[in-house]
Amino acid sequence: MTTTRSELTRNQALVLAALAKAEAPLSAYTILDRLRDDGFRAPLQVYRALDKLLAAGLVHRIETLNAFVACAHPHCHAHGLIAFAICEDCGQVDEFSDAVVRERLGAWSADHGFRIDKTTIEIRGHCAACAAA
Amino acid sequence: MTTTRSELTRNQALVLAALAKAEAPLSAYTILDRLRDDGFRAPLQVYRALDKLLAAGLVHRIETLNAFVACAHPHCHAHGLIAFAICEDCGQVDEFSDAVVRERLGAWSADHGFRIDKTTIEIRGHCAACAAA
DNA sequence: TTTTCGATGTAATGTTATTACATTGTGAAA
DNA sequence: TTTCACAATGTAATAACATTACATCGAAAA
Repeated sequence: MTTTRSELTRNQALVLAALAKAEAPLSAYTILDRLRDDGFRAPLQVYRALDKLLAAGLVHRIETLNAFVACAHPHCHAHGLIAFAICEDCGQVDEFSDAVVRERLGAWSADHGFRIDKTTIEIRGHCAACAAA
Repeated sequence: MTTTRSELTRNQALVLAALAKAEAPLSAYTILDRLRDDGFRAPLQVYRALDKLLAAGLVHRIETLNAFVACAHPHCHAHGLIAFAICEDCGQVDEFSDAVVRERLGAWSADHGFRIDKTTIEIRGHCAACAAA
């Protein structure tokens, strides 16, 4: 019998916790540095944990930053398409979903016979607080 | 008097030509390798040319690939938002624009007081030809 | 002519990610 | 219980992507 969902391992839990308490996306090497005291020694320990967390939907990769964030809505699994708004100043990431955007991109793909595996939407700019300052 | 638009330098022209004749995005180091015979020796020569070409809108960076493509529509300058559909098999990139998507992301941003600097949309999947095979 | 400024050349370094291989722990099958 | 299989881990080395620093060159402006 296969389990659909397993507990996190120690390393996975540590990486997830590091991301959860960060206020901005962290690079794999920054995570590594923050987990030295917990016994982390090599990048692969971080990347392996991230692979699992990404597959589980508990973490997202921000492509334009080569960095990672904890999922803001870890409970609502499988919301089709996620967009990220990333502040250049404070680094804060806002995660949202838009059905119309998903529908439009899906329509384009259907029209062109393109089969979608994964969609990345990242908006770089300035959040309200930082734009005001 | 300042010129709004200047001719490309030799290095810029070589990099653009390398991208234009490629059938898929090229990494900076792949471009470097392909331009060895033209006298290129170091990564910086490629990155400097790419910076200018990106600024001029003649080249796009594909964030999910850490690679670059020549713009498919170099004449229509400043089409607000571009999306890319990238085939995992053949590497081909299809570049398109959708006013509704742009409007929706703009609306979200306006609602949240977020000022957009740059938007990245990349769809990874399989093109019609490769999906059929 | 001299100054200035953008482009270039080269080396070194920094950052991000993967490959390779040995070891350990845990649960299922014998 | 022993053995087997497999996932997770530890460690080192290397590959892939990108930038910093500094010297030089050449064309156009003063």
